[in-house]
Amino acid sequence: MYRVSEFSKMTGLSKETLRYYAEVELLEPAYIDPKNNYRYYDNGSYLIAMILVSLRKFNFTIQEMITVIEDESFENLENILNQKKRDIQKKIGELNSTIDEIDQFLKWGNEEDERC
Amino acid sequence: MYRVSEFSKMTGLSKETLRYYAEVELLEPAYIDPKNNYRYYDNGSYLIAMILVSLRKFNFTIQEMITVIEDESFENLENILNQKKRDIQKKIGELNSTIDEIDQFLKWGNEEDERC
DNA sequence: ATAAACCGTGTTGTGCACCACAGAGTCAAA
DNA sequence: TTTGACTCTGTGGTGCACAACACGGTTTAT
Repeated sequence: MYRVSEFSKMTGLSKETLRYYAEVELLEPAYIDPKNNYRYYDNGSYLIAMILVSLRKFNFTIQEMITVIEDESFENLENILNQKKRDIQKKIGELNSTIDEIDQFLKWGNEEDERC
Repeated sequence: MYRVSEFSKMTGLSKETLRYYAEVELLEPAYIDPKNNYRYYDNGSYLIAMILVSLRKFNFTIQEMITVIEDESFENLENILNQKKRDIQKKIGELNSTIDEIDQFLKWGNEEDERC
């Protein structure tokens, strides 16, 4: 059983983040000492935390991470990750469109210059 | 001279947005009636507003838009837009990396499955 | 026993770009 | 002149994911 400080170092998640994750019921401590409210994490918590660290890198929101974790068997994880990939690809498409629009704008500006 | 409601319809910027843009000195009304503080916009305002609408599409922040507008001759606009393009391309690169990481994660998950 | 290091709760703040609302004054058309 | 549509200011709220306090209790090492 690890206390927050140690668990924070193990996982790379700050104490505040851990507290926040407990608050939103994303990563709840394995045990809370009722007499001082100290939060204790175990190796099971560690595995979950490692997954969360990955999901965070993948730009998952808290709500999305909760969805993943609630599904304890992780049956849908693959589907969710594939969906996330599609979201990212869509985003990439939008950014490419933005670049096109900027090019259009630049082109229009240059044509105006020529007319002057 | 147009009052906010009309100017809002002309530009597609909401009244609140126009008020906000005036507040942050991004798009200041051409004239403010001192006796009732009514804000009046003119055709010069309209041209600026049209540029802002474009910049907003290009994901410019308010601060970036202020930088553009402060340079009244728009001498640096082309440079700024090209810089913005590079920023977007960098972002696209990051998103592609994220996709790669998700693929790694999925691959790792499947290998785990096989071992079970 | 004492001091340093740790832990909890509650609250406020952060950044961004607005949106929403209340209350009061103002203008334009009939 | 009345009425409805318009305008102003000031203030608070939004969403996200924490960070940063203050204050007080607890644990651990010496």
